[in-house]
Amino acid sequence: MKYVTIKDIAKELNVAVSTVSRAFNDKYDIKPETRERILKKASEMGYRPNPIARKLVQQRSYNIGIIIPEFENSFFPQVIMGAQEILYQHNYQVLIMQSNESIDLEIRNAKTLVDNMVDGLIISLSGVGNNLPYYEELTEKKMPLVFFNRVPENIEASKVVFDDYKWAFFATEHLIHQGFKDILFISGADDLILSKNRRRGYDDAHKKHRIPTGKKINCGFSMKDGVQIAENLISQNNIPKAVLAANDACAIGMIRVFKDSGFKIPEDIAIVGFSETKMAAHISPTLTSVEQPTYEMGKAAAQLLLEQLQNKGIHIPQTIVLNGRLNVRESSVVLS
Amino acid sequence: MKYVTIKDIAKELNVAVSTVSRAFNDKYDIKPETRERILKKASEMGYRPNPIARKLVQQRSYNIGIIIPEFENSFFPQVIMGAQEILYQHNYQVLIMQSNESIDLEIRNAKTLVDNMVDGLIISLSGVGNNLPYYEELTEKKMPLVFFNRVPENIEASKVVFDDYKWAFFATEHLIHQGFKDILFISGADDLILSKNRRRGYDDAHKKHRIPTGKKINCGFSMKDGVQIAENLISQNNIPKAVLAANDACAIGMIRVFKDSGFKIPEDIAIVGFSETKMAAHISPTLTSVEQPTYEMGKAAAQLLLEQLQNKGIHIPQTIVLNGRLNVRESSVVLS
DNA sequence: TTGTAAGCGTTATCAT
DNA sequence: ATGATAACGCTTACAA
Repeated sequence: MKYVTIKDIAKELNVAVSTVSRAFNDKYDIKPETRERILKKASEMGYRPNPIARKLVQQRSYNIGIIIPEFENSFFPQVIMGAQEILYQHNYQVLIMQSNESIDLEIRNAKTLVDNMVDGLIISLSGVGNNLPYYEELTEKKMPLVFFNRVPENIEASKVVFDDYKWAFFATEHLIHQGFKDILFISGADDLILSKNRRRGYDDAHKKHRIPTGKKINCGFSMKDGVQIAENLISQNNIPKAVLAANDACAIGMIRVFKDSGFKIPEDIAIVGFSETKMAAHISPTLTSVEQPTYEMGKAAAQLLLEQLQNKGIHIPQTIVLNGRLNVRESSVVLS
Repeated sequence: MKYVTIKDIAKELNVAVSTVSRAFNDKYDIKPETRERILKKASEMGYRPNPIARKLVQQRSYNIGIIIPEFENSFFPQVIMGAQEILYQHNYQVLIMQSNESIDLEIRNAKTLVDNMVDGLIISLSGVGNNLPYYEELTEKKMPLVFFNRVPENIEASKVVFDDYKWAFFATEHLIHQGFKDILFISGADDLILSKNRRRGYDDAHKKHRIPTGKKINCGFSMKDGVQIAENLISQNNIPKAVLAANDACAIGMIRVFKDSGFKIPEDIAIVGFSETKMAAHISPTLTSVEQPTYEMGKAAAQLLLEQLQNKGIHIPQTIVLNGRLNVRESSVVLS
């Protein structure tokens, strides 16, 4: 690929490169007339400013990096779309990287983006481990940073989260109201705040209704995880009356296994999902699920990042907690 | 952010910057001893090579850009994962951009990536329009380029596609075998080869069985599209006996509307989806769908790109056609 | 208003 | 085996 440069234009027009540069950056003095002449010639020659060169000299990129753990569920793509909408409006380009639920790959991704001088980073953790010290380092170096959904506990940074406590509480209470007692709790890795909050919600709902809590399992957020848990439960012949699943994918995986093994849902086992996917309303039985405002989450994260980008230096970390909704459907309601 | 540079190390160690550079690029002569010394110091100082500077001088980035039309369906994320797997092995970083089904945004994305000196591009079209001349230009400039899934018709470039003709044919024939006559055909925009091929398959299956073809509709690939089409059909009181939908999302959207309006599936209307999603087996009724090898598609695209990257200059465009499978489920089979 | 020139962090070509 | 130095394409003082 041959690129047309600022020099080519300068030569062609017998002006200095700095003049050409000025033509493209209105902040400098330049005679409107020459400016027009340059812009015209430039577009004739098919010139495009080289962002690489600009990054090098300006030490910034107008790029924002977004790192997500997985692509399997529609959750993260939706968040990305929300963030993109805001960032595009402010002339930032968005670079997306996915960590495949690996902490190591996540660090690699983050470093790649930092090396490429992104102006800021929006991150959802693949897990908690030796990635955190690196993020500490970034915040110390004043790299604008926003975590969302799967956020770290002890890092002073802006965060956008869902009110997991509240909705795990409500979802659990809903199951209790339906008369279910032995409720299995499933969530992601135990070191994610998200999991801790849900667990508290689950516990507190039991406490409120003076019911002993059921079994608790930590797993991933994929359908595979749901399948495996259900298979284990069946092979151990240890079937709970209801399940609060880590997310819809997990719930759907479980439903399939249970149905295949002849269990009736919700009669034999009731199931509630989390982070509602579009499929919740379409599977059989339709799935009760906690709906999260994914798009809004992306927008909020982008907003928080923009704030940091604007007031360089002074920045008070904020945490935005988003609200949700419990969509009650067939999988958790026994008609009597 | 303050970055440690090669200069800092050079100063610290009283060597030339070129020596430090050499230490990081084994291809040059350097005494193993000094090399060790430099590497050690560098890691102590937390040095990381600046890829921006390297891009500028080498005019390449070791980055590959992937552009996809949408994030809503799991199809593209899966393709990306396949491509990433291959590209990571060859030390390429993958930059993902999504065009939100907009041709303009797609061009913008492509230009951004080109400006950032990606070494190659993997693209699925959001549509056919004034993006094509730009891609022509890129191929003329020898930019390594691979199209997949939604590919342009008249551009000399490597492509990875699904055998849409064959599987649309089989899917249609399957419906015919089940005794359905009035089969509605739905696919994406008519200028996509993909749509043309499916349409030919659909037509030829009818021809083979000497049955007149049904109505044909072009739309998008989202659930919304399915919903709208179904609503239109109902309001026009023009209900086909069977549907070959654009994809699973579309099919699922239709199913919901039809079910809500009291139609029985497949008794009143049979439905077949395309590009199977994980949900096909979980919705009610379970959805018959043409399964495409998404992951393989990503891998194949990455392979084709790597070939171009390796034999710079000479490059014969290839088209890889991938095979699929028809997963027959409840939505298209009337038990008699 | 415009030109000159230094510099961003590398690599790569010359010397030495 | 190492050092000096000119690029890469741009921005931005500073000078004119």
